[in-house]
Amino acid sequence: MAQKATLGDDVFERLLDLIYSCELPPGAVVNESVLAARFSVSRGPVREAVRRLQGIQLVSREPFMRARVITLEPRAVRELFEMREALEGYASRLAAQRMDPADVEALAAGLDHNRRIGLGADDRQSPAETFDFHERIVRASGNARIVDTLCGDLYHLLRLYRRWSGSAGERRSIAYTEHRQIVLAIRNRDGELAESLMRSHIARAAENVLRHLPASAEAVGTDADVSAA
Amino acid sequence: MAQKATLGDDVFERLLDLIYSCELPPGAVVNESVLAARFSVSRGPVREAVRRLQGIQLVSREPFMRARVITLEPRAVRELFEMREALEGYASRLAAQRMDPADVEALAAGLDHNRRIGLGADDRQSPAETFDFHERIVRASGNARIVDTLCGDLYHLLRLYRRWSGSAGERRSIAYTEHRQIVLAIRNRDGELAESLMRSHIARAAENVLRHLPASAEAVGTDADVSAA
DNA sequence: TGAGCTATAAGTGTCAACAATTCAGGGAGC
DNA sequence: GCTCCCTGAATTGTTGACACTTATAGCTCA
Repeated sequence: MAQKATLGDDVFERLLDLIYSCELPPGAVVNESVLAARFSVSRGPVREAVRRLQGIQLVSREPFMRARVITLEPRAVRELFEMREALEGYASRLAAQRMDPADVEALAAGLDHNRRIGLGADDRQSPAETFDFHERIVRASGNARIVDTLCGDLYHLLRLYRRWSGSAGERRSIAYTEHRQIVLAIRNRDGELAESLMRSHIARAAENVLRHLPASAEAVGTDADVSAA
Repeated sequence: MAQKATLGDDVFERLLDLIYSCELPPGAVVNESVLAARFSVSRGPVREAVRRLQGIQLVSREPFMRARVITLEPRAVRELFEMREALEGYASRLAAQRMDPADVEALAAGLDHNRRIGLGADDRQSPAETFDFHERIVRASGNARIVDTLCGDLYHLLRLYRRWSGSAGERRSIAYTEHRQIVLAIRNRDGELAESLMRSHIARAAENVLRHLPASAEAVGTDADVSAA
């Protein structure tokens, strides 16, 4: 099915999954040869995939040293969410200026729909809708560069942090209210307000993730090694 | 001298130079084999360098197609500067909150120094000081992720656009005034104002670059080819 | 016993050949 | 005369082997 892309892209996805599933826990050594053997592939594609992960800053890198999956340091979390505040806030402002009226209504409708569906169900419902909401607004900014940065690189990291910190399904009803306010601001074409609301929204989400960080961030994955596979 | 890094890094720098100097003009085909021969190196390092350039979106990329240096489309310029507005604006706000008082004074002093030096000289003086000013503020934000994005990837592109559009040395005295206002806002710890001023400053710079774009952006480099070397 | 040095092993960087895919040109068919 | 397909050449993707760098473990020496 997804056999259309190149091997490097494939390995990239699989590596991402390995990291998501904590099979490659934070701090784990990323060994090109071992991974190549595991995926039944040469070191070339693996190397390429690892370099891409290094580009996202999902694994650390210095020339001849071995690469490691990043750890869950509060500082890195803070920096990631600050960057999201800057970029997504600005994207919201742009969206308020540029978003198609029909798309605004579709966004609002989708939001209500998700609320009705998710209300009675368990509270840990898929964070997919959250990503969907944010992604829609980001895409509405009409800036491909910002879209690529947020929806490509940064969201990988974001999902990772939420998963690692176990703070996924929380704050759902609060988030709904905040999302709704943002939509209203966009509908009113109030870019200033939309940006401000989005920033607050993300800042609160950051606090939530930070509160759920494992006590000793380092201990999670230090000395873990992929060769256990 | 700079023979410490890996070959891939080296080729990356040299490729960047080639693009800066328009030896690889916008739209030019980036041929791995040709470049490898030119640099007396295997295709591996070249491949790696090209992938990095693709990560910066400095050359386009689709799986099996040949890569090309990006062209000078107004849309891409607009998107780049919007992203800078978002990121550098936010960085200015953070800098106002976090910058060391001594560093603020040093920044102000450096600004005045550059002005005194550059005033009598030619107006096309090095844009290095501009980059230096912006880079200092960005670094003062204390957010390594934002610093890497702005000072690493985006500034390559920015330099490129300024060079291609020939809008380098303009706006110097105006820029000085704007820079000075930003420093004052930071000194007063007024993050809100610093962000606003930085955004306006960048927006004006964007207009300046856009105004200097060659009439038909496409015509500059279409069908140009590196194999002429 | 512990600090520092040395050899060995592990891992990354680089290379040249091979396979898979796309692009360009010409010829057949309508 | 135009379109479509087919074939050959150019280019990218992939592979396994080799070279160089770093880290680990053992050894010597205080």
